[in-house]
Amino acid sequence: MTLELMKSYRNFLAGDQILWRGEEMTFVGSVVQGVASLSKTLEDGRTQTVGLLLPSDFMGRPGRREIAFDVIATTDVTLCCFDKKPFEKLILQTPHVAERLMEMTLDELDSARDWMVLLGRKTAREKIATFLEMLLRRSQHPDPTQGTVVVDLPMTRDQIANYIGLTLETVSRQMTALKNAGIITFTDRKHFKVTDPAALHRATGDDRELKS
Amino acid sequence: MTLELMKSYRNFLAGDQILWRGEEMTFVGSVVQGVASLSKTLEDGRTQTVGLLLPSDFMGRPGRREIAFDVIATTDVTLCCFDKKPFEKLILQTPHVAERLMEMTLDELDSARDWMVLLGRKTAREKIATFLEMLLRRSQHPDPTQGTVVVDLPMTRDQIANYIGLTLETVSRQMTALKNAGIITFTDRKHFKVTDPAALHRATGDDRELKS
DNA sequence: ACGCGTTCTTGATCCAGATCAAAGAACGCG
DNA sequence: CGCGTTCTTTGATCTGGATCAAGAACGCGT
Repeated sequence: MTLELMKSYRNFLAGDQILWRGEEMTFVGSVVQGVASLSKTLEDGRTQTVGLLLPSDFMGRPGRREIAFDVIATTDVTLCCFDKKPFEKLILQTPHVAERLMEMTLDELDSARDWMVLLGRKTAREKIATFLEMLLRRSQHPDPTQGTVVVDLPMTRDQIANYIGLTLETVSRQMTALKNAGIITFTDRKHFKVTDPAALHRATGDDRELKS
Repeated sequence: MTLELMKSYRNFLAGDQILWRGEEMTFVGSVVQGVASLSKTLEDGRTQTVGLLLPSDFMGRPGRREIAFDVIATTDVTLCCFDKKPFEKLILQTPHVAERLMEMTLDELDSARDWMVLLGRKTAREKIATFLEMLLRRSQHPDPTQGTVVVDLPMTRDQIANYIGLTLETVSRQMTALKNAGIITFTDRKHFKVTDPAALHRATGDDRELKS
C-alpha cells in the first residue's frame, strides 16, 4: 500500500551509467546522496548535460516508457528506488501524489528554460557565476550562520563544461578570474567559498531577484 | 460542466505582449492560429526565446499562480481560452485531463532539453538546419504527396536568432548557405521548400532517427 | 506609382572562447 | 614512498560567429 513497502536502495560508483538513452525504465526514484547527470550526445560525440540530479531530486517519468537521455553517476550515488508499475498504480489512486509530481515536472521545466537562457545568451563568466550560485543555493548549509560556507563542487572541470556549454579550459580560466576578483576562494579543487555573494550574483547577468 | 461552456477566443496582433513575466495568469488556453513565443530577458536586454507556441500548442500551467517568462505574439494570434479557476476544478474532477496535461508537460520538457543541446553544442549551420527541420515536421502538409512542400517561416530573422541563440546576420548567412548548398529554396522571405530533406537532416548534427 | 519604414542581405573587421600544447597538482595504488 | 594516471592550470594561437556598416528588397499607406 504505502511507498515504504516497495522501496529499495541502489548504489552506483562515479562514472557508472545508470540508464541508457532509449532504455526502458523499470523504476523511478530519488537521489539520496551523490550527484547524477542527464546528458545527450550528438552523433560526432559532442555532449551536453541537460540536467543535474542533486540529493532529493526525483528521477523518472511515470507514463513514459523509455528515457530520452543518458543518466550517469557524476559522483558515487545512492538512489532510493521504487518499481515503476506499482508506483504508477499508486499515482492513479492518490491524486495528491500526482499533483506533487506535476509540480516537480513544472519546476524542472522552469529550470530547463532558465538554462536555455544561460546556454544561448550568457558569457563564459556569467555561466560560471550562475552555476556556482546555483550550487550555493542548493547546498545544504549545515551551519547557516551567514558567514561564508564551504560549498561542494561535485564534478570535474570537464563535467562542468558540458553542463554550461563551454570547454574545460574556459571553465578553469573563468574560475580563477572569479577568484582573482575576490568573489570566491578555493579550499581545494572540489570545494569553494563565496566571499562576496552580492558580487557573484551581479556576475550572473540575471535580474536582481531573490525569490524563494 | 464541459469545457465548451467556459471557452472564449482572444485575438492578438503581431508584436502584442500576451502575458508579462511575473504576471498572474487568469486563463489557460491553446493556440488556434498564429505563433507566439515564450521569452526571457537578461538585465541588459539580451533575450532568449525559450519556447514557441504553434497552432494546437497549449499554454498555461494549472497550479502555478504566475508565469516565469513573457509571452509575445510573433504573428497575429488567435487563442482559445478557458478561465483558470474552472479549468483547475475540471482537472481535479477528471483524472484523464490531468494525465493528458502531465503528458504534454513531459513533452515540453523533452523538447526544452533538445533545445539545450542545440544552444550549448551545435554550430550555426546545425542550429538553422534543426530549426528548419522542426518547422517542416510541425507544418501541416495540406498535400502530403511526398513532393516538396512549401513551409511557413512565421518569424523574422531576428526572432529566429533569438530562438536559436545567434545574431540575425548569422541566421541570414547560414540560410543562404543552405540555399546555395541546394538543400532548401526560398519562394519568398517567409516561405521555403526543402529540396533535399535527407541532406537537411544530416546538417542538423542529430543522430539518424525518425521517431514518431 | 511613389515614398518611407522595416527587414534582409552582404561585406569588412573584431574578439570571446575554442583549440592546441605543455607544465604542474592531486590521487590512487602497489 | 615512488610512479603512473587523471585532473587542472596556464600559455599561445586560431576561428566561428559577433559586431559594425552599407545597401538592397520588400510591404504598406496614400
